[in-house]
Amino acid sequence: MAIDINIPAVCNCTKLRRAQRHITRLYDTCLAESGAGLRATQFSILGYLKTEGPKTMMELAELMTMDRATIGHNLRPLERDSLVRIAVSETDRRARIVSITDEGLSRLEIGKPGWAKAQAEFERQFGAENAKLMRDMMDDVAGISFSFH
Amino acid sequence: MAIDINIPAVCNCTKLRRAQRHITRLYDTCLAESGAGLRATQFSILGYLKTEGPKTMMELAELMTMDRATIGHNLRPLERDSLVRIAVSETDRRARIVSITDEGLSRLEIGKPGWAKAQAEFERQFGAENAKLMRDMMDDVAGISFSFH
DNA sequence: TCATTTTAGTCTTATATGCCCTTAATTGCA
DNA sequence: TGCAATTAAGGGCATATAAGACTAAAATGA
Repeated sequence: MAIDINIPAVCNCTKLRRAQRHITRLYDTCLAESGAGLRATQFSILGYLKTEGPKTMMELAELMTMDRATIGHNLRPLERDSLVRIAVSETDRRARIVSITDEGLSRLEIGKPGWAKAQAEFERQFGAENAKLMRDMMDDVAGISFSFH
Repeated sequence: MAIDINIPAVCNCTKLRRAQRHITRLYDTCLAESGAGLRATQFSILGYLKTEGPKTMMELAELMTMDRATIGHNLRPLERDSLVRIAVSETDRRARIVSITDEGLSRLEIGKPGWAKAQAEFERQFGAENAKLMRDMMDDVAGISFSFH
């Protein structure tokens, strides 16, 4: 008889998603306490835009390994609150250039202590070296080109 | 002057969430191809219920490191499609006992080849040993008791 | 040039996630 | 015993995520 393996115990996706929920709650809680009114994903998007400069939605989606439709949806509240500006590209009118506004930069600063607190608390418990190993491992995972079909 | 660190590059939450999106797409795609009509989270919930037996929503939430409300929301489509049964506990009428139905077990079986394909593809590219390391690391992350406030 | 194909982004729909507040039930304690 | 505090779950709200269909614009190629 075929031994029925314990799928949840060995599923790489299940484990990764579970850890993601846990760490997101930590960062979201600290971010909320900072009063910036930003969620983890929003903080990431603004952080990327600050660091990398203006980007098209496609570029942003690729940078974050995110679906292009998802980026569009996630930008909606940020644009509504004037934290990002979305303009039609002059060189390709299909593309939209997303850039962070002064208000967005200001919100990032307000949220930074909250982020730093979460980052410090995580590394205090998990270890800074382990955290670095994890980030590198996550980069490797996100970098895989899966062959579908 | 304070050196402006590149937050997205060192943020543990950002890295983990990004990898999670990527691996979820792999598993969701393979699961969809299998024709089970299950998403990654649904496959996990049913897998846990099959392996661990009936659970209250609280227990299920704790098992999956998921918010109590989230479990409730995620069970909705599963209950609607008769993949799980939700009954009031006889010993505590506040609690709801969730159990997998025969239809749920059947769907799990239908999805299993899709899951196995995703699991195999991931480990082919990432390495089975690295995958095991990652799962253990993710367990460690999910097991941390963060001190809030 | 102009028709075909490809590409960027949107809209719709569905699930995923977690917060706050409320309701109902249980537990603990005076 | 009786009431306060606690606990389990539901409802409402907002964001997160992505597939699929669609629109518009650009690139391609005969």
